[in-house]
Amino acid sequence: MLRLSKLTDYAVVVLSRLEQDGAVVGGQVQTAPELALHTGMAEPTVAKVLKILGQAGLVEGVRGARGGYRLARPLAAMPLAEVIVAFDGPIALTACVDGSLSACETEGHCPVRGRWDPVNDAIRHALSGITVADLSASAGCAPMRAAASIMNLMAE
Amino acid sequence: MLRLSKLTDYAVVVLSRLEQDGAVVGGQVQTAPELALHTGMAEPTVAKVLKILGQAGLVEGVRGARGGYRLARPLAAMPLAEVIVAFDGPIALTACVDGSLSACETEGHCPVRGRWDPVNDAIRHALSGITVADLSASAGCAPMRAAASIMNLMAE
DNA sequence: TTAAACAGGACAGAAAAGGTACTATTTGCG
DNA sequence: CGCAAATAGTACCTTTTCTGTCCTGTTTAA
Repeated sequence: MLRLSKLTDYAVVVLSRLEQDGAVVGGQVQTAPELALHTGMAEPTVAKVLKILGQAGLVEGVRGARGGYRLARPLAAMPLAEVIVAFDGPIALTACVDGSLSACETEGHCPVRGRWDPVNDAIRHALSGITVADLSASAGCAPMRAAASIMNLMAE
Repeated sequence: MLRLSKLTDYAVVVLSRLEQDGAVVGGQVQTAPELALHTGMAEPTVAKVLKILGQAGLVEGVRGARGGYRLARPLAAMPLAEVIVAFDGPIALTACVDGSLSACETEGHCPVRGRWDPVNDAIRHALSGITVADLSASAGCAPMRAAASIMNLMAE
């Protein structure tokens, strides 16, 4: 029904790995190659994820030799919405939202103009209660749960 | 933050136009060219939207000469989620959902596998309280109805 | 001074979405 | 009975976006 970027998923993996290794605010840093090794993702991809996370203020990068990354805050204090915004940007309903407000407005059409905002707000609010820690939730590894939930979702 | 298809937006426009002209369950039908004229959209696009809406059971198509489309139900009884599912499909978190379940599973990585469910549920729940009528809201420009329904939703 | 590691931007390939056109089928009307 | 109108379904092409990778510059400990 809606689509998230793959990088968003990667980001959650990287973030939970960082916390798992104690790379939190005051702790030790962890390098991008190390994280790539532990997560099984390609190193350039991990680097990209970390860069974006750094720009969003979710991780801190320490430059120079013996540098690395560490979490800017514990995952429990990191709303998932911030991660999503960092990678997917704000909700974009293409037309009627970001520019081109004159096309169908001239003839009085388009009775839904601007009405998606409440939907956006509802989704934002729904996400605001979830932190990255809720998604991380340690090791369990239950692959079928996601698929099952989507089936339920379609059935309704 | 998340992205809807343009067709979903078109669909809401078409649906509200149908109800506006009284093309509801028992009423008169309306042809695709007519709808294209009134909404300012290209005719093939309108036809495509109507076809998808028909497959989803949201509109009824009457074939043959003097045919056309009519709403299968009033918009107030049409959850927005159904429209979104018809055009955008279910939530797709790319990896870890549609195939390739073995890649990172072999080494016990990917601690977030299947943990997106709460997010999906939260979004689905947020959308479940909104109908197409809330977005349509006719000509009078009364955006507050949808907002109110969302407030109720948040209160839960 | 050297090497390790982050920071930033740029780029090619792949995938998806958007829009259009064509054909088949159904059905009212002269 | 035949014609015209209108939906139903399928296929295709164009455009945009996403993904993943690479390259160059900057910082800093040893």
